[in-house]
Amino acid sequence: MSDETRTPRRRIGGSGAKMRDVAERAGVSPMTVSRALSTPDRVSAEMRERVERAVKEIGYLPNHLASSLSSNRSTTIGLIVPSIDNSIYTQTIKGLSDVIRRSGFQLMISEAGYDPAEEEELIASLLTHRVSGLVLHNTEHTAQAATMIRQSGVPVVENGNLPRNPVDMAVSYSNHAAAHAMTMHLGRLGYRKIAFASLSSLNNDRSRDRIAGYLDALKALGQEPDPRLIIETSRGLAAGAEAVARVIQGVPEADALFCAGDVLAVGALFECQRRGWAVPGRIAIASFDDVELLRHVTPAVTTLRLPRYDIGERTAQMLLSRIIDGADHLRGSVVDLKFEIIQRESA
Amino acid sequence: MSDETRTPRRRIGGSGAKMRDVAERAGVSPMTVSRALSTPDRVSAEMRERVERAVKEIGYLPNHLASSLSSNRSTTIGLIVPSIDNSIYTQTIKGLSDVIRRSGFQLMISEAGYDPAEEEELIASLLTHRVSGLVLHNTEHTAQAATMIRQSGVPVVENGNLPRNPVDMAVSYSNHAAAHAMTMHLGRLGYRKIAFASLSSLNNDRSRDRIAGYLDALKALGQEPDPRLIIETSRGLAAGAEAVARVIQGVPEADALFCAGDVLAVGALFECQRRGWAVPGRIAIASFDDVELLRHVTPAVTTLRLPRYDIGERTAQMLLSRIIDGADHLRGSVVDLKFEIIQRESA
DNA sequence: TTGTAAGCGTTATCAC
DNA sequence: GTGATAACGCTTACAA
Repeated sequence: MSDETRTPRRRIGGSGAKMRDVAERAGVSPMTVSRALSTPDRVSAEMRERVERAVKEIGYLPNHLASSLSSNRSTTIGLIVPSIDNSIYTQTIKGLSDVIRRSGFQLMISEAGYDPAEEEELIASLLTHRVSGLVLHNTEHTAQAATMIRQSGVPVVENGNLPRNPVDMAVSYSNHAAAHAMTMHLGRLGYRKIAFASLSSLNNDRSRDRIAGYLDALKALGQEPDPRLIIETSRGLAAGAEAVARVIQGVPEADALFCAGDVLAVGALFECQRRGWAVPGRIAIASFDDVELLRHVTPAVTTLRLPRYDIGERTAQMLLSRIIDGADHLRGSVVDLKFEIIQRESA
Repeated sequence: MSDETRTPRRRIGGSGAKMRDVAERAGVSPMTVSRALSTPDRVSAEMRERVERAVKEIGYLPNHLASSLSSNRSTTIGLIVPSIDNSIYTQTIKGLSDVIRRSGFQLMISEAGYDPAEEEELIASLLTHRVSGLVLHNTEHTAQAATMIRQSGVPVVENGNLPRNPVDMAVSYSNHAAAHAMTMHLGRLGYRKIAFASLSSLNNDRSRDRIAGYLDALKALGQEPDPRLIIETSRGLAAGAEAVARVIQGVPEADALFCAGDVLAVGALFECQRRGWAVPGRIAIASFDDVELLRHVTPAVTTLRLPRYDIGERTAQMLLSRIIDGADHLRGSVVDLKFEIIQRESA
């Protein structure tokens, strides 16, 4: 069959210029174009310039699908969070994004809810897209998910907690230690009947660890745990309001409420203001995460500062080390980025 | 050269099984595997089953890079937002994500700040990754960005405003109309000296349109615009606090403050509470975006409900129609999803 | 320093 | 309904 009779396989979309077009324009071979673009120092200055000019003239955009397929290296990182519209993840995402961008990587973000089966499906999808690294907020996964990850050989960082059995690497703070520290702090401030409001612990080891940290601290403080003082609730201001009402009405002697969930403390504080319960006079309030709001309400809320941005930053650094430099010694690393108690007026 | 002497080109990573491995295992050709997976109804029931079994047995994950390259169709959508850690985008992202996931697409998210040059760079990067659709929050782009988009042939939706000259499609509400409506609303409520706080209008046509809407409404209300009543500020609670203080101290007759920026209204309200300025007695407060918080503070804040989630949802639908069904009639569509005034107690 | 040939893992195309 | 073959656009490996 002659070249003339062979019709091109297709030509969907204005797909645009290819490397060979650049090569023709610059009067060099495609291989030289490839080198000029990806390893400029392995090409003579004149070639580099000629190629760069041709690239600009025809508006060439390299095809990462082709280069990744050929080189077996991709420049995308996959991220799975429980929910995209939750402010606590956005800081970590920003940290990740800031770092990987400098190396030309892109982020693929998916939302798994709190369902390990969903997570498994998304992990499969991201691996299918050949991400070169994976960031998971959850630290509990299906067996199948763990198998896929292992088989893929893709480096993974878990972010939501310090896992006992990391799939690969982890960067986080200890939810147990943080809840423990704040509870101890409240105890040392003299509170004797410390209530605890948290998010659902179903499929959520972060919540479970926080409850455990609280309970261990109570024991250390010599306080009797009281099931009526432990409220499991949903996210949001309304949930916080309901929690504080439930505590005070159920256990009038309660003198502090530690809200270990998103904006619960603010909801609780607003409810106290509405009901005329003095904070911290009638009941002290402490929170778990240093969102801007907590600093601006009156009284400002005592809370924990968690290294959300740093977690993203460090996660990205470790992932890139593994991907680019093959830093295999990082395998199995679990990095504890700690936390800090921010003492304000609410407790 | 015999097959035996040819060494494989490489074998980085535990790359895993390929389609040909599945084919061998199932005793069919790779092409049949391909069909069984992507167009199951074009294959006999028995084949389908045999292939599916083989896929499971060897834990095969298809390579999207290869299939996209070969088919010239990708399953990723690119999204560029001004800032990842801003809650106003997360709802839209969720809407997008929910819809595209059902079609097996993944989202690539990048952050461009408010700089068109950054945006241009990111558009190039996303096109390089061969996204099959692009979502831009900004409606102002560099000429170069517009050229790349046009040349690529990739469908685009702009989200942040109703553009006069859409690059391609747009789904949004009108910032001008929304600011106009709220200002008129305040006027009709009897306020005579309405101040306006907004974010920087530099490289931000949303802010500029909001200011224009406010000014047009003042004119319609027969109120004299007063430069001292227009405050350009940064994001956040502290900025809102500062804005209200500046207004009241600069123009004591001011009787309302319309905050057209993220959480500014809450910051302003808190400041009023601290200073003992009755809201709305001394000064009324209105906001621009219905974040949960505004409903829970006292007094609850009058605001605009913007269709953030719907924008994402609709954007995704239009993009997928273009990508999957080739719905070319959508080219040039500008969809106005409107807004709604939520009357509460602060104004 | 540059070029040639082969192949990355999949799908379009055409033959059976 | 199934298979053989040639791309997809790039990079590795090797030769010049």
